[in-house]
Amino acid sequence: MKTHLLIRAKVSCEHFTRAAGGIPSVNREIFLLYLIKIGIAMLEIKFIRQNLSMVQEALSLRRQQASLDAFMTHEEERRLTLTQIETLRHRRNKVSETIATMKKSGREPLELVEEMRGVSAKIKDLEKALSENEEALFEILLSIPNIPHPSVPAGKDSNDNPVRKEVGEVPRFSFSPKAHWDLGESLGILDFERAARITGSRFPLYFGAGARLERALINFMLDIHTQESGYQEVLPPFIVNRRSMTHTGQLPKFEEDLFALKGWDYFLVPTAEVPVTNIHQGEVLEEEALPIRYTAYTPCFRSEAGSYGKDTRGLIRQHQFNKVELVWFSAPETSYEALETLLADAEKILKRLELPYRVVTLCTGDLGFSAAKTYDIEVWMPAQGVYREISSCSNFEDFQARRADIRFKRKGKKGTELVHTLNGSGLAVGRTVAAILENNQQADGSVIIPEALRPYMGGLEAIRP
RNA sequence: GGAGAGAUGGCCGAGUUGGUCGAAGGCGCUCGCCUGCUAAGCGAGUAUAUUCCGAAAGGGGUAUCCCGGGUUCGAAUCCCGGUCUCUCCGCCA
Repeated sequence: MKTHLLIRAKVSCEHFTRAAGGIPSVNREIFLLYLIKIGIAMLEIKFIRQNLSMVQEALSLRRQQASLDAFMTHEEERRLTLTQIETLRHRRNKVSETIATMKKSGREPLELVEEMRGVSAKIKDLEKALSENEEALFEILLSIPNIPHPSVPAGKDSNDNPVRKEVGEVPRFSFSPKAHWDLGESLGILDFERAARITGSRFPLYFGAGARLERALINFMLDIHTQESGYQEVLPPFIVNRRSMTHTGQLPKFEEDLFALKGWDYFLVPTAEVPVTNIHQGEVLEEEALPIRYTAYTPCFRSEAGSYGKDTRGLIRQHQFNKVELVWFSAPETSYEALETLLADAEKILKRLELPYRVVTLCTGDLGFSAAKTYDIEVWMPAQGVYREISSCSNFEDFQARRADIRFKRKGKKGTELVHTLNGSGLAVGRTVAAILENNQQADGSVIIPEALRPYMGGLEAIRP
């Protein structure tokens, strides 16, 4: 982490070129991606121009289709037009001043006014060209993903995610454990068939102790985060506008994953990350206020486009699910410590619920669009005999902050800096219900309520058929 | 849904007969001084982005007074559209 801060702080282009040649091959990919980050994401265009081929190579390593040629064409044009405009505007400003003083002294500056008429028309033309040009440029910029932190392992998909640790005892059953959807239906607490009639597939319908379990978990999680871990609770809008979605990176690239509201240009939130991170969009925060830490419950709505046939049964992959989220606004130099704390805060919930889980570090190929580094927490699901993601904790560094314009001011220093944003599930509630059902099931079909949760369940110790 | 008011710097708040307004004043903040005792006094400084010159200190350009258009040689100021906020009426969980 030290190195990357150093790298980013200030290094000459020659330094980069030299270093890139001499680094070990495993890190080379990440290193090159880092070049893009400081280059494109930070709008350090000069660097790209001087190291075009290397940047191009780095892009292709992330299997990016984005064309740097197009980017460069637009960028060259932009700089050219901008220079012309600024020169003309300078002239106009100067002459306007002259006109003002001349008029004051009673003279009519007819020729000057005539000249300025032409200048203004020219400026208008150029401005139109510029805005078209910038639109194209901006679109490309918004489609370029964040660059992984150097500590992120290289890999191509989830099979390459190294396991960081395993926690808890995987339960042994003297019978063959049932899937949570079977348990849920036989206990009368889950009804996917009726939910499908109400809406369609992949919507949840809870009854009785099941509905209460879901509600209990939400309260339990929020209480732990606020009372023990020091987060501030927020209850944000569940519908957000296009701008907010762009700030956190869901748009423009992933619109098909979202539910949009007809006629509104509004979207149902796919995660509380979107409304909560956007709380501070466009703000300059005080250094002493950092880190700002929020926890929020929201339902989450995802179209799950492209996941047909995957996890078709049960609570694992729903169009609507509940989640308690943790969101940080951190100073850059402490954001990776923050990520560890965030992860621990999420893990705490699983420990209290006595659910076995493991933590994996996402490799470069599995990393989400906006994230620089992500840990997934995966809970053990006995019926399928696999670990399933129940939380995802990420550091976005300044990627979202740049898009959302969230900055902070250091005491006694001039200027502002972008904050780092982080977030993680703490936890996905539906999947937690599924995990409790499967891990705590008994031979007679009943399910034991984790002790920590019983106060939230009116003292109920088990859900029985 | 109907009627009206408003949107200015980190915050509050002037400025609307168009022209040295990037914007008075205050608060806050930074530095220095004084006093001496816990709360004040004095002085100086203090927007952001981007670009250029410079080793740096610093200096120059451009943009930004909600957003987008328009009028004009010139717009925080005038006109049109939009967004948001507030007040009153109606309706509603």
